[in-house]
Amino acid sequence: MKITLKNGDILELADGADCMEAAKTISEGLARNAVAAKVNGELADLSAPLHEGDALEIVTLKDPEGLHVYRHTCAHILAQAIKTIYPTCKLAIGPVIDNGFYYDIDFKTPITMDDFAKIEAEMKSIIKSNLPIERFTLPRNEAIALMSKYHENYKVELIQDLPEGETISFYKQGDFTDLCKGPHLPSTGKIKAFKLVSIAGAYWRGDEKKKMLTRIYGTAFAKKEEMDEYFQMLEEAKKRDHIKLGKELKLFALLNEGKGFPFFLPNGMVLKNTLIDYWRQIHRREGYVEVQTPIIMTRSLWENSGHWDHYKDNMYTTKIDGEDCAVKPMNCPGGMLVYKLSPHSYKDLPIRMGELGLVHRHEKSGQLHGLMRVRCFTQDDAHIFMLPEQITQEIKGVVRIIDEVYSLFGFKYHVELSTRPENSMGSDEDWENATNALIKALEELGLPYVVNEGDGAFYGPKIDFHLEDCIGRTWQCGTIQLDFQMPQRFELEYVGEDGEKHRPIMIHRVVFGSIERFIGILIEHYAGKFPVWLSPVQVKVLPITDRAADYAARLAAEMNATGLRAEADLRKEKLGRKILDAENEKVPYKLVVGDKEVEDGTVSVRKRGQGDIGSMKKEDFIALCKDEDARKIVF
RNA sequence: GCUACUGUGGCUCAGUCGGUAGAGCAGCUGAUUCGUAAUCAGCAGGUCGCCGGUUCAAGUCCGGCCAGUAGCUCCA
Repeated sequence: MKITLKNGDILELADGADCMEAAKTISEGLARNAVAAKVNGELADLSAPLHEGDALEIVTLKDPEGLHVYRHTCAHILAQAIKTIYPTCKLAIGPVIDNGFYYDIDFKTPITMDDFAKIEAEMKSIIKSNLPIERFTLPRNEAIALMSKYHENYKVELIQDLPEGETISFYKQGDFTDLCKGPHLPSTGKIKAFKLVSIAGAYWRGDEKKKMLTRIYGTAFAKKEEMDEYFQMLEEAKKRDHIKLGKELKLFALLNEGKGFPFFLPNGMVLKNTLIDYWRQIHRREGYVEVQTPIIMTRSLWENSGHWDHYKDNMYTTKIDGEDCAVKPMNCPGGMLVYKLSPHSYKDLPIRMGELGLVHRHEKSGQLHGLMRVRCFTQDDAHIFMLPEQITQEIKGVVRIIDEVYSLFGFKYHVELSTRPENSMGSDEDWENATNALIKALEELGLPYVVNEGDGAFYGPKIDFHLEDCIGRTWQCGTIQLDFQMPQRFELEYVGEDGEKHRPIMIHRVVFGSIERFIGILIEHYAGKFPVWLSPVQVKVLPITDRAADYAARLAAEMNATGLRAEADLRKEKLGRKILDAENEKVPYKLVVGDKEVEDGTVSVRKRGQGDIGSMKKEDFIALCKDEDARKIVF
């Protein structure tokens, strides 16, 4: 029979040959490195049979799919080892994830990381035995019978949820059999480097009402060196952790006295206020106005907005003079009240009403995380009230602002479209219209996105912008939410061209999302080495001796007068010490001044990351620094 | 909230088999005026997260609580 290869070559094979034989025919080396195959674009085992005219591609560990298969087999080896050591445990699921794999297991008695050594030893022995891995299929009822025989009730449940009439595939290695779609490596001996990483609880089927299983995370690489590199990279990444750097750089504090309520320290406030200044600057340019609405408002307002019904679990409530009140978890109802203060003409729309609003949400304790997930945070919110025909244009405008801001920092982001959640309000028609409007804007902008089913706000669907932290976790920052509900509930109106009253449509949107979270991301992104315009201290003046102290102090004062942030280090320390300390504070510019500089009014400049860059007139340095500050230059 | 782990001066950490705490840095005092990544000496600083229990004796063992971290769930 004839097989077509990826490069277009035709391979002549004996009838009944499988992928492995094809690989061997191509080259012995390829056969050695092969981990799976792609037959007519579908991933398959090397033992999969070939047919006349099939398109074949041999997958090796160099291909992403190859590593995926490799890790999946490793997950099976983990499961086999665990079943050997703990025969009474029950297996749930064991998929491959970004940097490795995991297996969820229901243990009779819980295990800990101390047990990893013996599990890894057993895994090594399975690998050493080089057990062949064989695929077989069963009709559904026999598949259920097989898994019932092994008392694998989670597997039985999984099979029962598979579509009727489908044959079920299994993979067998030694005396261990697992339900699996595959494909897998041809034998266990192919695994060269693996490691169990951590242990965690995970709910069966991701449902917190269901039983919590033990999840064992592991990873595997083609070579030990690659694995070592990976763990080293992870260690490096952890040095950028914003909680660690936030403490070291005195940006913020997380105290027991305010669980989930961060304290911002002077350096952190510079960061926050500088971001806010920048935010105001671009929003003014984009035609936004700014308001501020109260933190605490009455129950009736929250009932009207729907929050009392749909969001109460996350709200802090209180009583004022006997009246029920709530601390705002969102800014929108306040914005509605501002809109309603005066009548509006269609000529006024769109109204882009910004608010840097401090919101409070009662998040469950276990989900708090540094600045990324807190119980009070500042949203750089805005509500856009508009005519129906302005929807697409306004959404696009917001997307452009978000892209401009994220690009300034060099952030990579991905976009998600979140659709109607379960606990939501409004008609199907409104939801459909709103979702379609968002899709339309995304498509017109050519912005790639993934759909996040059922993750919208209770009042509308949204476009979310996700940023990455130092270890690759993503956090939702920007969001654009289209809302047909609030304008109805608050009976918002404008007078149209026809003189009749109409209902405006509204967008809720944030760019940073939460300024706190955004700062967390910024800290990790820059590893604390902020660009000049964001640095809490931009310039540190370091006099060498007391004789230069006055000059240093005057220099710092002069720079501060121009709006720069400068400090003089007047301690009686040696220069080397002052440099080290300023370096540790990650100050972008250090000015060394001694007798020479005092004499000719110069400064000797040390630039972060570059060291001594020579001396210049103090006026020239100030001009250079002002320029970088104004132009938000990143180095 | 759930599962696992962690919790010792401001910070980073040591503390063996249970015998009532130790270092470095930071701080304070004094000396040093020294040109590009840690000057020297001295002083001071801790109810070992909190509460109970076991014990002649608990930082150490046990239980509960609190807080943090990883993950699950949830979300900006």
